Amino acid sequence: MRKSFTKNPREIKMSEILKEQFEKVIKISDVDFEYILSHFTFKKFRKHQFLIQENQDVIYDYFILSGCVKSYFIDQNGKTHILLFGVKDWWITDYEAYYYQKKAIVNIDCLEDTEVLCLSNENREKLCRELHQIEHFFRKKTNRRNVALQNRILSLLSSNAKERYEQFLREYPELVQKLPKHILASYLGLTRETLSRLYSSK
Amino acid sequence: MRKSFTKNPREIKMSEILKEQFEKVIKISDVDFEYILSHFTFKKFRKHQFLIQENQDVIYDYFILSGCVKSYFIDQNGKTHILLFGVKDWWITDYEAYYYQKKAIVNIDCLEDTEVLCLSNENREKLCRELHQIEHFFRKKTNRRNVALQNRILSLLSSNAKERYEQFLREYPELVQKLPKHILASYLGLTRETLSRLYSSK
DNA sequence: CATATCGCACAAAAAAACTGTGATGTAAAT
DNA sequence: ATTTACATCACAGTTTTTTTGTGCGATATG
Repeated sequence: MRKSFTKNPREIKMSEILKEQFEKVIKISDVDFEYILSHFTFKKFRKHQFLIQENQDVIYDYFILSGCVKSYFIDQNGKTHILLFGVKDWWITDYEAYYYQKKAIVNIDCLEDTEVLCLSNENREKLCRELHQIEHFFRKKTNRRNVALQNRILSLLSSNAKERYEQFLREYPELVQKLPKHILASYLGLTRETLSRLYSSK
Repeated sequence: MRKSFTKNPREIKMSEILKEQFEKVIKISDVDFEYILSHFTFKKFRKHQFLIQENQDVIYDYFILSGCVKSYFIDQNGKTHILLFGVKDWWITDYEAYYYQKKAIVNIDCLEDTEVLCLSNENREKLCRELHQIEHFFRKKTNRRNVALQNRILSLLSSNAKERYEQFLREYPELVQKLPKHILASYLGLTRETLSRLYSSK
């Protein structure tokens, strides 16, 4: 893993995506952006590698460039509960890792080879101190996630299998193609068999 | 992951293996051994999960019960160098993790579903303090590894592909069957193609 | 008792990983 | 300058693993 953000064509494209994201929230100069970028590391995770694992001390912020990750925890019965999926242009922040604070700890697991921009909390704090406005960017991202997650949990409780599946189909049509069905099933709180029957019996 | 070492048949067998290992080095009573065992955790890793990863703060000692792990680092060119394989009855200690100290950091990666007994450094220190002789056990293990590793590096430098392969065949005949050839090749400092030709052309 | 869903078992299909081999390149040794 | 001892690239065949569909019985709930 390299420390500095050197410029090959792939990475130039990535930094452009990141800049676009930033600019939705704050206005920054090219020089400032260069500086921000220098705090990021480019990393690649292979399938089933953990971005964040329970009991991990060092937490990073990840900005997903490609691939797909899942955020989940395992309950007392050993069952996996997926909280959300991270796809392109999403931030994975320490919020995910500590959502259930002391009750349950969340793993972030890679679903497919995933490329990310990686920012350590240390660097993030440094950035926030030095470029005051940046803080706003990170906070906004996290709050937005917060609301989305709570909405989802509420809607999971109140609808049946078919409705949940159809809602997901509307929300993330591209993920339905991409995700292994057993993972999608887990996200919807179903078994893969039930999910399979949902769309084949119709 | 459970904290306590409860007794199902599988785990009883494991603790016997561990005891055998201990008894090669030190004489301990059943009561002492029970106590030692209570500091261990039983863990299972799936293929390609990391036992130890670069930048990881918390390091554990692992005693491998089944499966196979590789210890490696990635150089500046992105090339993977395998230092050693861990197989049944081996200890993976923090020595591996810090072999190259500040120059390069070593990952320990699982090759196949691997079962281990896990001992945190914290627990290890506690054990060493409380049961004075245990320290000797751990130190001996680490030193033995140290010598083996240095020997290997020297022999890698001094022999050609065929010799290296034949030496490995003598040392670990069972691993030759078990390991994917590209991993074996990497261990021998060859490409998988060269290795493939080594035994097919003969 | 009907409905909704789970859980197990198994087989087919799809994807990924592994392996062998030819063609071609390269650097050091003779 | 040729040979030796590999590496690198490309590709295809094989093996293994993962994913998926579906029958059948279990379970839980209104």
